[in-house]
Order: sequence, then structure tokens, then C-alpha cells
Amino acid sequence: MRVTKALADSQRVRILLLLEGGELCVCQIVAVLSLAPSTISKHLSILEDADLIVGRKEGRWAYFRLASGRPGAFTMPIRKWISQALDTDPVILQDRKKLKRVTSCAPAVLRQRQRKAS
Amino acid sequence: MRVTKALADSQRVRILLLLEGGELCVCQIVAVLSLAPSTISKHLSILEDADLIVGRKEGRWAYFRLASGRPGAFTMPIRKWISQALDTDPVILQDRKKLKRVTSCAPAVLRQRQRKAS
DNA sequence: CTGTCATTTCGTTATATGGCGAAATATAGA
DNA sequence: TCTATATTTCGCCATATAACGAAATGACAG
Repeated sequence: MRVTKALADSQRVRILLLLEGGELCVCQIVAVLSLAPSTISKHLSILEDADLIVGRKEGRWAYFRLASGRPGAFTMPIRKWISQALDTDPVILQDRKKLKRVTSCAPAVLRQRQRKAS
Repeated sequence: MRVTKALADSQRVRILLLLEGGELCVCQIVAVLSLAPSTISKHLSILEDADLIVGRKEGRWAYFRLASGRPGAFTMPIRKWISQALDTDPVILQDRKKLKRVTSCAPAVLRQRQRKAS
């Protein structure tokens, strides 16, 4: 149930698909989805509780990546399915574009710009 | 999204797993889950909208079965996954037991007994 | 130590969802 | 036609969930 509940929210699915491109910093995810950091943090904890992603702390920064996918792993077919099912979704495509811009500089630089903007 | 939302409720997952044993009448599902017919009906419509099951009417009776699973079908890996993941779940095992009793007589007989009981 | 800053936790609010019973619908049978 | 009956639709209520901002946390920088 934890897994399906975790997948039952579109923002969380967006996060999962973003992470297919590799590990990301929380602030990068915030930048792409344009949601409050507290909201993103909650989503991340739900995904982590479902063992869909794993987090790692490095100083003040927190990084998340997809849970290690041993080919036989439980959640593997699910991830594949989601990936296939939404590969042409306009929101997802947009997210990938935005992610490119966001990851074109280091998280620290990104945050600096975010602070200036507000 | 429709699929994952459909799977994010335990009662609906229970229904899916019941249907693995083959087509069932609504009243049989009601009997196993012990929920109001209106509630079950709603769940069934959500599962049908997600293309996870298909319904069929025969006179006053309505039957539902798992959506035809061409091996390559979209929802196939999901179904497999759920089936594996919950195969030892106590609630699911109990449901299967109850289903056996429920399907030991025709739906019409079942309903007759249900009416007497209330 | 003190301040800054990334993230998380907490409290609140609006909306979504699951449940029921009553009424509506549709069909079989008298 | 009229009644009984299986299912669905509707309206309501209680709870769950997603979102935010504010405050707490933890770590680096001076």
C-alpha cells in the first residue's frame, strides 16, 4: 500500500521521473516543480518511506536518488511501467527541459539566484 | 495517474486480487468485502475507468473481470507486481477463503441468503 | 560563539476521498 | 402492468491529503 499510495500523486511521479536522470539536490527539485520546499520535503519523505528513493546528506545539502534497482527488485517493474506510461506526457517533457537548465549550474549557484529572485 | 490512483486504495486492491480467480458478480464482491453495495459499485467504476477491469451486464446482474491481459499490455506488470507483493498478506488470504464460500453457490442463492440475514 | 542558509517539522486550511443510506434506474417475473 | 430486486447515482459526513508559511533543526562560515 505504501508504494501505490506514494505513486498516487502526480507531483511525486514527476519527482521520480526527474530522478531517472540521476541524483538531485532538494533545491533542484524545488526549482523544477515550483512548489514550496516544505511541500517537496514531504513528498520526498513519502517516496523514501515507500523505498522508491534514497536520501543522502552532504553538509546542509540533501540529495536523493532512485532506490538501487537490483533487476529483480520489487519496485523495478513499477518504475519501468511509469517511465513508459508517461514518457510522452507534456508535463514530464517540460520538467526534463527545465531540469536541464536547473542542472546547468551547481546547486549553490542555483540557490543564490533563487534568493535574488525573491 | 488514473491507474495509480485506482491502486492507492486497499479495498480496490482487494477487489483486483479477488478477480484473479475469475469473473465475479457485484453481489459476490459485496459479500466478501462486507461493504455497502453503493461503495463497492463506486470502487468498481474507478477500477474500470483505469482500464484495470471490465464489466458486463446480464439482466439485473453485473459481472466484472480483470481487463484482458495481452502479455504486453500496459497494466500487466502492475498486476503481476501487486499479486506478488500481497500474496502472503493476511487480509488477502482471508478474502480468498471467504470467496470460496461465497462462490460455492450461485449469485441468486447468495443474495437470497443475504436478504434473509438482514 | 553567532549568523546564514538548506532542509525538515509543525500547524493550519482547502480540497479530495471513502463510507453510508436513500432515491433513481433498469430488468425479470407475476 | 405492477412488484421485487440488483446495481448505480446522489447527497451527506468524517477523515485523509496536499499545499503553504512559520518555526525548528543542523551545518557551514566568519
